[in-house]
Amino acid sequence: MPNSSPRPVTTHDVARRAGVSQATVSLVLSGNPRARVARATRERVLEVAEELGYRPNILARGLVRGKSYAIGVVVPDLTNPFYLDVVTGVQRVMAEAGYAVLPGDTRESTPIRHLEALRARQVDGVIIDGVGAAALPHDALSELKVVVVDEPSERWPGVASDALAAGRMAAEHLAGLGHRRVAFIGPATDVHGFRMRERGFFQALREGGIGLPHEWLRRAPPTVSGGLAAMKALLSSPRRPTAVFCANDLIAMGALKAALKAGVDVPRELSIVGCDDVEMASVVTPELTTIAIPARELGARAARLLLRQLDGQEVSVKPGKPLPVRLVRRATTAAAPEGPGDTEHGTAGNG
Amino acid sequence: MPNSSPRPVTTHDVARRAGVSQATVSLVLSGNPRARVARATRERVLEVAEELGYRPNILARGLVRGKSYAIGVVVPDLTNPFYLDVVTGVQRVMAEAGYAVLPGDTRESTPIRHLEALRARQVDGVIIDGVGAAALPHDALSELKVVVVDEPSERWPGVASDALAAGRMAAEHLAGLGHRRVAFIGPATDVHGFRMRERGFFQALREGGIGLPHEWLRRAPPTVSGGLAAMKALLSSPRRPTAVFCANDLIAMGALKAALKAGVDVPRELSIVGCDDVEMASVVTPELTTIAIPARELGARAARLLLRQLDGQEVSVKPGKPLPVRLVRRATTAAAPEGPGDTEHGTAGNG
DNA sequence: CGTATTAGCTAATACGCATTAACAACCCAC
DNA sequence: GTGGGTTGTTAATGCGTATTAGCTAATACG
Repeated sequence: MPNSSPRPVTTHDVARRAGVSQATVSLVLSGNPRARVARATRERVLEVAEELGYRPNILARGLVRGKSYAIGVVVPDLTNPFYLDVVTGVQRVMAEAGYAVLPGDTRESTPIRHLEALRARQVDGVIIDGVGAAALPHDALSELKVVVVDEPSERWPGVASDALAAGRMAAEHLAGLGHRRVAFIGPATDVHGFRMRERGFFQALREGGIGLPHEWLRRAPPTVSGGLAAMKALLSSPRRPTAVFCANDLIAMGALKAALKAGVDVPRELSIVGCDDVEMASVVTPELTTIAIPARELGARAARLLLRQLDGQEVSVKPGKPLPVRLVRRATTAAAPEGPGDTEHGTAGNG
Repeated sequence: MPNSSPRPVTTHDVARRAGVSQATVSLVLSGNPRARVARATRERVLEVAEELGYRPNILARGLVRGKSYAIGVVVPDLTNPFYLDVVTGVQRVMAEAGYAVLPGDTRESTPIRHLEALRARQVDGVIIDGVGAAALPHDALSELKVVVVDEPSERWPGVASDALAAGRMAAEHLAGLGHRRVAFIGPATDVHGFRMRERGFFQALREGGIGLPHEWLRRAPPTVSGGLAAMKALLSSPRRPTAVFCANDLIAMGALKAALKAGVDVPRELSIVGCDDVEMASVVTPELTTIAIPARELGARAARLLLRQLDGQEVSVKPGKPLPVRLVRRATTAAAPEGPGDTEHGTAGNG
């Protein structure tokens, strides 16, 4: 039986048992591989450590090294599978490096409060996604290594997906299917990723000569219920669009739900395209056409970037090339219905 | 500007500035409210602490108190919204108590390895759900306070939902709708919650005089794709059931998907009932009839139970009353179709 | 006035580990 | 053999906090 004592085994215990000093034990066990320790001694120590079931106290180690070997991740909503995927990506690479990750969302809190708590825990760094990092007060992140996701910044390094392209792809896909009466549902937010999706969409739309009247630009929280309500409103308007782009898949699924509930035939009467390609996108019926964003990869890269900083390396804040996104054609988009033609109306656009 | 120095503010800094000793600062700031400190001194210390932006180093505190103020949660799959809800419940009450929570799943790992990592981090306790705690080797959890969810145990306190009732409700609901040819899809697992759902289902079925042939008992991983494959197999068999109970909502959504894809009319030709009532259950079309399990509440209670232990209180391992579950009737269940009657076949049952 | 008693504070120590300066032992060459 | 190097080990210190024993000054008491 390895250890039945209630008190955890320390380096002192190992030292005593192995007949060496605590320092030697530390030298052997604390990584530092270039420490000059005789082969025999090293083996003896390792042996005893194993025998006693020694495990280093990460807190103590952190105290002396001035690191906690933990990082925080703050996202708006862990319930959104997209952000969960990002966190998963982070967790994977961080776990390998021996770091713990403390995920948290701001559903019932604020980024500030979260960051406070994380700092109290002495986390070594944070990864921030989707909560408008740019708007955070300057000192909320002082003394902290930071990586931002999908939010270019001059202060911190970051990784991003090609959100602009995502929006463009949606527009081009719909335009290619002959749609000219298209709507948009997205949150009123200053979160960069969302804004770029929107901008790309309108950009490509405009280039295709397609306008978008004000009543077809619906603001809604980026959730299922948000999308549901927005689509309901959209359908009750006198003139209906034949297609809609939703800023994320949750909105899109809500929109789809509302459409089906109203007896609208998707995709024959109405095409819907989402964004993110969460797992559920291919579970709903009909399956959701969407723009796939490499969430896990985003998380993984953000983590690696943070690790580099934690290793003391300088990391450029210059944004790298955004990660490519891709259209996933599924069953919620189809050719525009033969309608009463495309009537002219005030093309509002956006920007 | 509160603090522009790179080095965090310590009790020593506060002490120096306030003209008292570090010990006094600690006495004032470390909670211990019955410490004898003069009112004036206390106020002065608090003032200076505020001014310098002092925040306690939780690691150092943990070191001396022998606690880390962190706990772990291990579940099989954080991607499953049910478990995520449990974790959310945990997180909420733990955050209030000043504890960090390290969530982790066993998708690409094992409970053992996870627990190892958690112990290396000196977590003070763990909450275990859905990973077969009973089967864990005895020493994987030594020196750790433990609470198990949905898994009665003689070793650790726990909280549970009324899984047996969940299964019964499903059976009774289907029986009440006139179904007599019912199937079951669930994982081959020793996770107690799943087994109880299954047992309750078969129990009530038997009491209703309904048998279930072997080919209608399908084993599948508790995921969407698991449910999809199982239902596909079920539909390709010569004799189809008119209803199916799925051990969780993911399976049910997969099953629904497969049915719709095969052109089966749900619920007219086939009724489906799931279990958990995850958010997506009401997003798919048709909306899923399911048994609601109070996931958040489970998590919250587990957390409170763990907190009691961490406070040094003795906590009974005797199981309390299980949390009630309830049937949520939605759109995937309907009266059994008028079929070619109920043919007699070898009623296999289960158990 | 001398002695208990108390309030208010501090010095010292410990927590478990990493790190470094210093030391001991040994080898080589001259 | 003595000086200089190399190698292996250790004593000592510090990380930031909590805690305890103990000190001082003030107050109470006979």
